[in-house]
Amino acid sequence: MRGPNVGVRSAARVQVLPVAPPYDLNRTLDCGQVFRWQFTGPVATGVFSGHAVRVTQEAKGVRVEGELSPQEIVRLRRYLGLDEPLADIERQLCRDPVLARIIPTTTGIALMRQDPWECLISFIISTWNNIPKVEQSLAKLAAKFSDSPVEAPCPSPECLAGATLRALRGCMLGYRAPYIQQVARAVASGGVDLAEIGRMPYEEARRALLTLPGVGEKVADCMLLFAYGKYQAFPVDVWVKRAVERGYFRGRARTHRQIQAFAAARFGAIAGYAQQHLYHYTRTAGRARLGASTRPVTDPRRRRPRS
DNA sequence: ACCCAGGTGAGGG
DNA sequence: CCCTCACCTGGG
Repeated sequence: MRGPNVGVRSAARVQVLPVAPPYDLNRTLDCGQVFRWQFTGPVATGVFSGHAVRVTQEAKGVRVEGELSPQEIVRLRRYLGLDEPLADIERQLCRDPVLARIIPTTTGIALMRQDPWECLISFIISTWNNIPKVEQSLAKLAAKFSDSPVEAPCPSPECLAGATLRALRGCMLGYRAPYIQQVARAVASGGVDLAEIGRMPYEEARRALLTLPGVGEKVADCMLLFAYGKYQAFPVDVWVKRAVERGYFRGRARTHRQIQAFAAARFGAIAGYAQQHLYHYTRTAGRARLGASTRPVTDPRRRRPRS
């Protein structure tokens, strides 16, 4: 195994991956689908395929710094959604009058193709939680249980399967600790095969995910959308629920079921993209407009370590 | 001190 | 189905 002292910084390979408009790296990494990329100005830092990586969007494309093989670059393209047909998708979505009004401020969001395991852990932790704390929990998990020289975004199932509840609770997981331990054991033992679930048709995959502890409809839909590329999935969290109620039902309350049924009928095979735009809009530009917020947006990525 | 935060699971109508 | 509640925990 390669040591950590290869000099990722000085010997970093740099290349620019061409990308078609309207792709927006910043929005893609910051719209809530992934938790482990840190922004310093326009530069996003993260880990991909066991390598420290920096990505920046430039005029010519996405600049990538990191020790990535050609094959890993291919996978990175897919991970970042660089080849998503966004112009076409957004054109379709803009037939909807509400999205037509929203998309000018959210254009360029691409659905990523995340590692199912990392995605699962991230969204189990996200339940009834806030984003800064989710990020802290994941960082602590990685620091505490990481089994490779370069800190992975998320420790392996085997690693977490061996963790004690007490140690897991030390990562600010609270009542989610048993869920994490149980899914880790299920996946590590082979009883649950996340890759196999990804190959199932949408409904079947959804049912399989819903059997996992700590996984309800919202988390299952996030897996389907962010890890498995099943774009008919429409995760309904409080923000999206509110956005749909305000945008399409004159602010009248709808049940979770009604929201899902509406999204399926209205957006069909690209409901997941509609969800991303609605979500991102309500959390940013739409805040003042929707008037539902009681506190200003704080940017969790600009946290400074306290002394 | 008290409230909130990107849900889930269990229990009842 | 729909509704209600408890639930770990750090930060406003």
